[in-house]
Amino acid sequence: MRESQTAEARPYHHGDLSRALIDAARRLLEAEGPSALSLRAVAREAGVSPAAPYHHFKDKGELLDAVAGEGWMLLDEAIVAAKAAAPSIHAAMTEIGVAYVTFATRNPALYRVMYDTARDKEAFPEQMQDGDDSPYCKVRDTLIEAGADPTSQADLELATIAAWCAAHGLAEMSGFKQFEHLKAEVGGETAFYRAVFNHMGLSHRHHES
Amino acid sequence: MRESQTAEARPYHHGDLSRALIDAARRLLEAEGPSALSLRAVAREAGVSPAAPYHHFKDKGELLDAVAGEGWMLLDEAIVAAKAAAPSIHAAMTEIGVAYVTFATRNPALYRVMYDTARDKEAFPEQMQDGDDSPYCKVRDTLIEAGADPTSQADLELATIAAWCAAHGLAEMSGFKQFEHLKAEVGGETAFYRAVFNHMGLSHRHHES
DNA sequence: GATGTATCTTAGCATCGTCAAGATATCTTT
DNA sequence: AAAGATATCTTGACGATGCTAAGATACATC
Repeated sequence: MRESQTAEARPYHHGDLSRALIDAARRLLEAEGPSALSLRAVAREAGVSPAAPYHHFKDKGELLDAVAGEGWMLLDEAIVAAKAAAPSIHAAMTEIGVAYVTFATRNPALYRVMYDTARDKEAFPEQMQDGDDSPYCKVRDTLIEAGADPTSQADLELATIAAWCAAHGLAEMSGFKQFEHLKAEVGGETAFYRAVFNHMGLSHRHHES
Repeated sequence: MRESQTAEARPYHHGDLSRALIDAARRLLEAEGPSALSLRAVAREAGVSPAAPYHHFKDKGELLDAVAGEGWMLLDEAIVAAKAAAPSIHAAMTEIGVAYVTFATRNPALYRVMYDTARDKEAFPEQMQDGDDSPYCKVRDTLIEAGADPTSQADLELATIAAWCAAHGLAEMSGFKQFEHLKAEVGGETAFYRAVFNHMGLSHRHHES
């Protein structure tokens, strides 16, 4: 019962099938889109029988959870990189937001899987909120550094949530055809993101008590 | 096979099956959730054979489009009502946003279908943007009435999009378990929405030139 | 009434998620 | 090292799904 602790480089038959399945899923996702992501197709892509995945994942949902988990990790890296590259602490929030939306735009299928699982559970994945270096905390801390009042706990959380909602909302709509002319008008994709964020007060915050 | 119909529109065989199918779909959606919404289940619910829907809808997607379409109409009504009930023009935007999120929260399955079809097409449904009384234009006009500069066309569109992204983002995350304690803290569901919107500058807008 | 067309049913296909049973390789115990 | 236990993978099957083709049935028009 207690065997799955040291999953180092230890091939059983296939040699870490879970890893291979997740990779196969992401390959399929990128190549064929979310609708092509069936358990059988993933098994096919990984070169195993349709029932093989069930020895590593309880069901299809659990495989998707794993794929989504890797997606959240990638998003986290993008956020960290964006914050590090920001020219000033005041620009950090906007840069993070742009990085978020850019990630979603460049990995639309993956982002969809990520949020679909979140919607199914009606909750953020634990890794988004748990721990002090979770993406949620990173955004919250950035808000503090940018001047948010750290004494008002509730206010701070609300601001963090607001930023997240803004980024997610734009992430899901940024690909809409109707916005194409606007993107050209404001000078490209990321300029468009910045402009929208600017209208949401994500960049600079002005509170009325 | 006798149909007890309150014959209003001329019945062919069933008497407006498309209508009955859409109703059956919405009934299923509310009762069993989006995952239970199979074409066969809808046909079953409507009391017809699994192939019958294909004489009224090209495929499953087209049925969902119709269901989504009714959803957007309902959302539109909610927006109109919210604006009419707003105590002041300055409060209108917030009220619209609250109504939007409330609708999504109260009809989670329907809202999901609505946005899933939008994501598939990578575009808003036409009825959202077409026409001067489309929801999009209503929001834009409300922004103008609330003091937005109507001469800067691009800016106005960006602000409208920003508002939409904010509402959608919150709509999809408002049900997340992690927010429950915050909702209680700020005094309930709608108070939570308002608080988040306040942090997004949806309510009052402050531009730096 | 005959003909044509729209509507619905039956039957079938390929695919899907999942499970049960068997086969095979690896690990553990002696 | 032999043997038993366990983990891994395959085969085969079940019910359900989206969809199509062929036939049946009701309606509309002439």
